[in-house]
Amino acid sequence: MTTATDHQRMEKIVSLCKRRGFIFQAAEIYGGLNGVWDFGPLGVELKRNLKDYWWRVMVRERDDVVGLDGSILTHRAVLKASGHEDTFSDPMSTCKHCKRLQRADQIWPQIEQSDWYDALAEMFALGRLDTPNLQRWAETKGRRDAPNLAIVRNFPVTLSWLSERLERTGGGAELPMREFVQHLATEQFNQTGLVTPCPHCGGELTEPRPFNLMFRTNMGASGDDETSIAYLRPETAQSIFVQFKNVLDTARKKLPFGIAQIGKAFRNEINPRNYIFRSREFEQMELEYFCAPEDGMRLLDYWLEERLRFYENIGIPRAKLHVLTVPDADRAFYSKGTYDIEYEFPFGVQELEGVAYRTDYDLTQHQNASGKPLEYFDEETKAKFVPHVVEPSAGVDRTVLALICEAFAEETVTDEKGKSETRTVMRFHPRIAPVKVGVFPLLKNKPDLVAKAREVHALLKPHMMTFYDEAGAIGRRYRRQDEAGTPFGLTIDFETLGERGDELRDTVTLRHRDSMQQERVKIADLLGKLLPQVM
RNA sequence: GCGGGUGUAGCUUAAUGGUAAAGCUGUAGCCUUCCAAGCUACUGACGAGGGUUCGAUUCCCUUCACCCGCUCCA
Repeated sequence: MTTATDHQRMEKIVSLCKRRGFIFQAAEIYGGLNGVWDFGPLGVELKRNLKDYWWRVMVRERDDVVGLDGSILTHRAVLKASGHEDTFSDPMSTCKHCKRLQRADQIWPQIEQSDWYDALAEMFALGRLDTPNLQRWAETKGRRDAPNLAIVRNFPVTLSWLSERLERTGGGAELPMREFVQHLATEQFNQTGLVTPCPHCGGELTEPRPFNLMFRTNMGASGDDETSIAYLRPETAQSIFVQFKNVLDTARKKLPFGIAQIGKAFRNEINPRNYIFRSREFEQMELEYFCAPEDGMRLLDYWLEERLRFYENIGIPRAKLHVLTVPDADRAFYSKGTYDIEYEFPFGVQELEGVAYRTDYDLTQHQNASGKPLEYFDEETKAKFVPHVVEPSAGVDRTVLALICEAFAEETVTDEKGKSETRTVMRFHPRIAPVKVGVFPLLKNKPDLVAKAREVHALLKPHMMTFYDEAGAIGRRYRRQDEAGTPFGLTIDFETLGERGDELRDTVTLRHRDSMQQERVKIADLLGKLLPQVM
């Protein structure tokens, strides 16, 4: 459950993200674009660090995974074969009374399964759909199960329209049952025409509106005819499946092996929500790990553990993660097992990543649709088969948001004079922190300090993201970096210059963000000390 | 898509049918020997469009965005 406190916490996080330059609304000066966000200077560093670390552990440090960068514009046939085009272009209707949103093509099957339909169907079958029977039904079962059906709400008016219609068509005998039900749902025929009732309450449904979760576009000069249709990909996975054969032929890999990809994907979500959590344009980090059929279930569990370890390594504690074993009923029909890795966001426990055993569904679909063999020949067993696949699929933006939520902290600090104030600090793991180290001359108006500080800055710059700041009091600069989540601060002072003896010459103050503790470090030792912590 | 709420400077908040105010932040300068010190100056806002009005940030309508609830989430 989310509470008011969680809500306030989330608002503070959103505010900080804007104030410090992590996340901005897209096209803000034009009023914003629904469900689309831009990453500012700190946000892009954070996001890049996350992606780089994923790529490092998922691709570069493994012998059994190679990378791919597929196109965003996607051939229509790809998404036809994958099932996306059909699944995503259903017309949707809304009930004007109970407000339920439903797939238009499933309305009649649902009506025919509904409680209120049975008695009507029976009367219809027996030829007993006369006024007294209808009225009795409307006042009893109808009132209970379909309170918003026109014949229930307004019996006389609806009946008069129905009678008129029956007269014109020469009695109800030729009228199909569905049309009859539509008449019972129609209160003002002249205004609305025949109404299809809501399966849940009998209320009037809106005209079906096509709702396609995929963004469609047109390619080529010829413009907008059927043949020019292309889509922005709704997931990165499909280009991996489509290029499976090419990678297999060129990368010299044997099963089991994986193909990894990081990239943008687009879904025209009905309702983007929760800050950047559900956006219409988002980024995925996906691995398709191909294997023999008998290894699928084992590898599903293997990858779940690998991925949980990943989140711990970027600073999201295991205790804040939940593993949901997706029940059979909620799983895609082709999946033999799916785990959702969820995080405790302030707005609720929500999915960061799905780890799914997708069987050989995708490759088989593309093999059948393209007519090109996508099989694997095992030299040892001499067996030829379509590989199965386990897919850990993570949301970049969701994980960035989780990192931000996890890092955000407010603490009360009391100074020497006993005055207490709030310190806002982003406790990012040094590995993913946008800026690794702040470099400060203790005082701005002492040229020797400034020169030395610039020297130290230049030393570190090629190796990690740094920030140089000489403006204002030193404490102020520390606190500013706390809000940005910079784990280390280096201050060049008079000791550095050798004014307190040679012992301290060329040493600097290293200040730690979380503890605010300081230590003395030789400039020559800085890289060796800091680099391992930020890698 | 429906219902409810909210939109004034980067942030937090004022006021007003008649020149939009402040604190913090930011920037520049002075000062400053380790945790948002001080002084000076500056930048900067009524989400957008239309209507009513002599005049609208204020009243009305539309629209956009964000938040909450439903719904949706292959």
